[in-house]
Amino acid sequence: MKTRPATEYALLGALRSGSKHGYEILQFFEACLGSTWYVSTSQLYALLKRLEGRGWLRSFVEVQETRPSRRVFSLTSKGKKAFDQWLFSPTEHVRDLRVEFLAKLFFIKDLGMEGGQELVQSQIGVLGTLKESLAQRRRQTREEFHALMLDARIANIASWITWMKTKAEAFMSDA
Amino acid sequence: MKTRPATEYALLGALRSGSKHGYEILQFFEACLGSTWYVSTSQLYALLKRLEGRGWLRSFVEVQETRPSRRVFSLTSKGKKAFDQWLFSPTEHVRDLRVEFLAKLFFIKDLGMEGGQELVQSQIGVLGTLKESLAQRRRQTREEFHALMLDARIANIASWITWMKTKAEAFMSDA
DNA sequence: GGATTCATGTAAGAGGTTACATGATTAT
DNA sequence: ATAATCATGTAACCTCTTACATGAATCC
Repeated sequence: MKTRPATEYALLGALRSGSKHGYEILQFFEACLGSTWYVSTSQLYALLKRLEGRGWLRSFVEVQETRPSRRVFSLTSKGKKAFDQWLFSPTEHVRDLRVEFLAKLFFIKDLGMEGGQELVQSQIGVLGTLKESLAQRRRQTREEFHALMLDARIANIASWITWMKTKAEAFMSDA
Repeated sequence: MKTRPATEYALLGALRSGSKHGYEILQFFEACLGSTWYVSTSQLYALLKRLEGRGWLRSFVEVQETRPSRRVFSLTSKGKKAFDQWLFSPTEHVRDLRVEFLAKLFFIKDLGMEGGQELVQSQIGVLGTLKESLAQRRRQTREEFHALMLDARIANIASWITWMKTKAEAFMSDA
């Protein structure tokens, strides 16, 4: 199965707490995830269209008197399901931790959902397994450059595991 | 100024030690950087064309008797200059360390060039400065999620700095 | 006889970016 | 007056990916 781009799920997340129009989603992003995740306006509107076409969103036009009319989006049950499934899955790749995994933590907390601790635990599990398999390759390699690369990846994963155990757990545990 | 994609420089690097044809570059990549850096054949040929158009490469067709003819590429002086300039510059972004910076170390060693120690030192400098500025932002923020994100980035940079000082320096110092 | 190696490419598409276009309203 | 806010989009482009196309030679 091919995974969908994470930005799609972030949009679903913005709508998880209630319907919003495009511009409002943009503001939500900037305010809440702005330091981590940037979405350009053109991409936003393109993604909203795509997600509606897939049946994860529905929308209607809201006409306003003094302001330009706007299209209000809300999650369908399919969209809600897709989002929740994404939300509680650990990321496969280390490179996705910084943006995608952090956003998951944000959404879980923001929406007041249960299961944050479990997500952190299962992400730790994934990282631990990966680290072990890299460590094994590391022990077997005689090639200097390959070893250098593996050392970097292993150290990087170790630092993420430490962060998970010290910071992410604390973030998810306090009200 | 806008930076060129790193893959371009990797191709220049493959030619730095002498001219090669496309297929040969591909093999070089797979053998030497295969664990870190993957380049697809279609991208390779597209990039070679682009680099020649820019005047960083030149090429001629070598006709063979029993094998299909092939196009042999070599660096121009402009290309050599561009490569060397890239080679000894630290990467700006942390995300480029794993692929791009590692490749620089590989090339410096592979080509037997001087200045590897200095590159590692200046990369450490860049990371140290970045870490300091993030640490300062960290001290000022009251926002929990923002703090969580900064903690992750800071820890990540710290792990890279440690790796630089323990592994990368050692890699560059031994013959 | 069938897979792998040698050797080069094209075409389509995914996912993203920047720049551009529009036009009213409200705040300074 | 002019800048920012509200609100939506299109068009062009960039990088890279996957799939497809070709065709002889050599290894098993």
